[in-house]
Amino acid sequence: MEVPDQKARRRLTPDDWADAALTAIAAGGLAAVAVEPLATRLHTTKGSFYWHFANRDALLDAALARWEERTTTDVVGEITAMDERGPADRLRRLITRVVGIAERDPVGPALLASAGHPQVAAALDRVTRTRIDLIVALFEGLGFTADDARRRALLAYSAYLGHAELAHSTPDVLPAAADERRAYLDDVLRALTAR
Amino acid sequence: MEVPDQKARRRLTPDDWADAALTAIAAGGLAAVAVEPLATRLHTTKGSFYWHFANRDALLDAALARWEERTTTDVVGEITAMDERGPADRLRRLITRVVGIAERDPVGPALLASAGHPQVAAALDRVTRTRIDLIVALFEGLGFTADDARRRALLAYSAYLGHAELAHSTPDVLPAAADERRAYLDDVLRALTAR
DNA sequence: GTGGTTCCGTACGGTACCGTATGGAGGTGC
DNA sequence: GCACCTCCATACGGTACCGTACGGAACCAC
Repeated sequence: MEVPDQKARRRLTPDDWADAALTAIAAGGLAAVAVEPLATRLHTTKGSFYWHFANRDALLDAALARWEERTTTDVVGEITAMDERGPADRLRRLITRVVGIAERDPVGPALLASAGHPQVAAALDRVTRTRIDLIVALFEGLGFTADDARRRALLAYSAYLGHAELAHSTPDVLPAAADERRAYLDDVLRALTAR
Repeated sequence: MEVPDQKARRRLTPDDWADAALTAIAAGGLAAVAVEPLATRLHTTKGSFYWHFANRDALLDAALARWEERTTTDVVGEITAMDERGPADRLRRLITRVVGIAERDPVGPALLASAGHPQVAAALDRVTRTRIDLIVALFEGLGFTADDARRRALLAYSAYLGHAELAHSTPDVLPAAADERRAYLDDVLRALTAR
């Protein structure tokens, strides 16, 4: 009869598992990356998982690499590719971009809480340095000295991390209306770039 | 012979368990609050725990209340009690105070990552609002309008949260030397209070 | 089709934890 | 010194997860 089967039970790829792991992290933290629950969620069994991965740690590596790519590598590439715009435009663009990502994706906060885990620590170390380096370069482009640029970059990145935390833990303290959000962004830029 | 017993195996109080739970959260997140490991760490058994608490959730409540008291209630009380100093002094004092606490205590970041948990969410909601209200009042005291004060307070609190995350996940991107830290604090205050 | 490869289902043993039951040690009142 | 109450130790059943073993289905080449 050849029923196509509604749920399109195609075979799974390692990326399917990695994405499922990321959504699990978003929902329940690192501890939620558990093989059997993930299998249930993917409508399959452990048999599939242990075909694609050696163990749970291997899945974590894959998930972290995917997260790193999406939230850092891609964004840094996009911003540095804006070679026709000045640093002020780039900074503004960077902020709106990453805030948008952060407000949708609670993986970052979850990982920060698991900074003790060796695999997570390594990933965090990489993304933190990459991101801060980009912001430092932008502030230097705005005319700040190297020392001042680093300080403001640290402040900006701290504010970003904190904003991400607030967005997913207490979102209603943040401005919701579009014009309020814009006024907030303007004020943040004003404060961050003040001499 | 009445040996006093080196390890001072006195009887335990609920607070002993709550403190152990907090150090467990600091070390391994919410999932690390597990009765049997805590019992081992306290050199006792589950029998003790289930005498003092109905279950694991009750322990969590006690631990969260203790954390809330130490990191919010106490600090807010201290700052509001500085009635002889102006808002600028208070803000500076607040920042140095809470940054010092945050850099020593990774419980906050761990809880933020578990914002999905109902008990944690309630505690986070309370401390977030209490803290932001205090900062808003300080900025209003500095002459900011209500709207501007709220924006700067949000920025300041975001930066604080982010700083706490960085301090325990990637501490070596933060200034370490005392004069560097002071220069950073000065610059942060300059940016936050810029018109 | 047939044989081989890829992928998945299922059954199993092992570990870590939750919560309960119950006995017993140690302090306390009298 | 005896009954009593507070607190802890131990044993137990139940659940959720990890990782392995192995058989079988699904797909591919020819």
